[in-house]
Amino acid sequence: MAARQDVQQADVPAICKSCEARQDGLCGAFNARQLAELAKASSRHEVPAGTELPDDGTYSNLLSGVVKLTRNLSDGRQQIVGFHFAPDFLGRPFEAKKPIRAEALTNVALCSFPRAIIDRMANEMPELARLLLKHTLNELDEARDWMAALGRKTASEKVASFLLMVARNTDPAHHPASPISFDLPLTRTDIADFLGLTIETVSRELSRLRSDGTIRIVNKRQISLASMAQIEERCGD
Amino acid sequence: MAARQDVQQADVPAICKSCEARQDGLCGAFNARQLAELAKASSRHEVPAGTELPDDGTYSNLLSGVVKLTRNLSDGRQQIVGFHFAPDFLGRPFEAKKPIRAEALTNVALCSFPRAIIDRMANEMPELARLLLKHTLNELDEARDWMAALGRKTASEKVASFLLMVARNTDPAHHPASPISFDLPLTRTDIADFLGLTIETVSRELSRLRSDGTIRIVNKRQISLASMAQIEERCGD
DNA sequence: GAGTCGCCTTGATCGAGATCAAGGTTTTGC
DNA sequence: GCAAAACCTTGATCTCGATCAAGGCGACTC
Repeated sequence: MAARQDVQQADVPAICKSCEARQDGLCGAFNARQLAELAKASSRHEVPAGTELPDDGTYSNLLSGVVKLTRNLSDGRQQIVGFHFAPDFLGRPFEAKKPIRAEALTNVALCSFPRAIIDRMANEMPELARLLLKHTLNELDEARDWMAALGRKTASEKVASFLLMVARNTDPAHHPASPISFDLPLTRTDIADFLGLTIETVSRELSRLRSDGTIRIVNKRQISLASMAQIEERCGD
Repeated sequence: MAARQDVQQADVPAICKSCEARQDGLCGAFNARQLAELAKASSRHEVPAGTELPDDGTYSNLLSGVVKLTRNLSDGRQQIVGFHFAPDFLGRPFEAKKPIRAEALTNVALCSFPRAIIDRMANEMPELARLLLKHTLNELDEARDWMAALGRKTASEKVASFLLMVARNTDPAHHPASPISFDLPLTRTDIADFLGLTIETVSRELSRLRSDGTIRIVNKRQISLASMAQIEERCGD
């Protein structure tokens, strides 16, 4: 675990140009003085797909890539309880009662800061505290949305909802009526573990959506949709 | 809807003696000056079982009773995405993308404050902001826990997990080896909507646990367990 | 007390999705 | 390029939980 590789290139300051430039994730919230302080304490990492991201007392901006969060039952059954897509913000303060593991699904670039610094800044800066709270509430909404899917949707609605989620994260501003194509950053096993299904069912439902004409399977990992609206109809909500 | 009844008794100040006395929920966090300010702006309500609690721009301490949170699919399928047991803290800032409804399952007593006051206090008082964040993270952990149950547990594991949850909320400090009995504040329909099952399956699994000797069904709404540990074994995690 | 209504239980049957099995395709390593 | 491994698809069959159906029990009304 934790095969993190430091990639401290001289020309990329630690709280990285990418962070500052994007003004998204958490970094847009800081002023110049704070960015300077963070720069000293932060570091940029790149980790290959499959790496577990240990809870090492940091927060990170996810600059690129996709991360999954999983909960396991004692006999090995696995449930994916969330994803992080760039430019999300990762890491959590306070101890969780039951462990949740984070793992990179694709190659991932992170910019991490010690939690203590952010926590101190949040004390001085109510907007930052609000932002953290808002962020957490969004995660909560998403989790509850997927609870409804897990508990009450059929297999084909689950698969459609999943595709819609990935499409939205690929291009949040996409026009609902125009076609879109995207890579699935997950194996069929991961999709199944997210949707509470088996890989066979996921495969069958994807094939069904293809023969319907709802999706085109360019290759195993790349999907294209005629429109977001069309897949949305099949989500059940 | 929203048949809230104000119960402003002269001898119960609005930020109520019960709140102050308990030092739990959110109220333990405030100092005397803040409590005085809150007292002016807050009010105590009691609502009967079955009432919907509208999102009216307040936070509330739940003094007694149980509240369910639900998400509905377009065709009426329902999923319960969370419960609040006394002395939880209810209400959320920021707008949710998809609506979640809150409904009293039992008669409920609430002490509510306008959100604006709490938000202002959170700005002045980082510990309060932290407390709100911690609270939200706990809800997130719980939601993720139930995602794992919904996606990967069998019907009997789900029912066992549910009973354990109610038992724990009834008496958080209960010794794991000693017997415990408690009321189910839910109908079979609600249990089913929480666990992603049908009422028939819930009923059958309860009957099965009874004939196992794991539980005793005193009456439809009252259960007793030989021990928490015994039911814990059947939860799959 | 009889009737009605809401809620729960139990039995019989059905079906969506799991499991078992086989083969195909893509990736990786030499 | 070839072999091995990993991943994916499709078919056949099975099973868990859903659905359909009937009846029980308690609370409330008249």
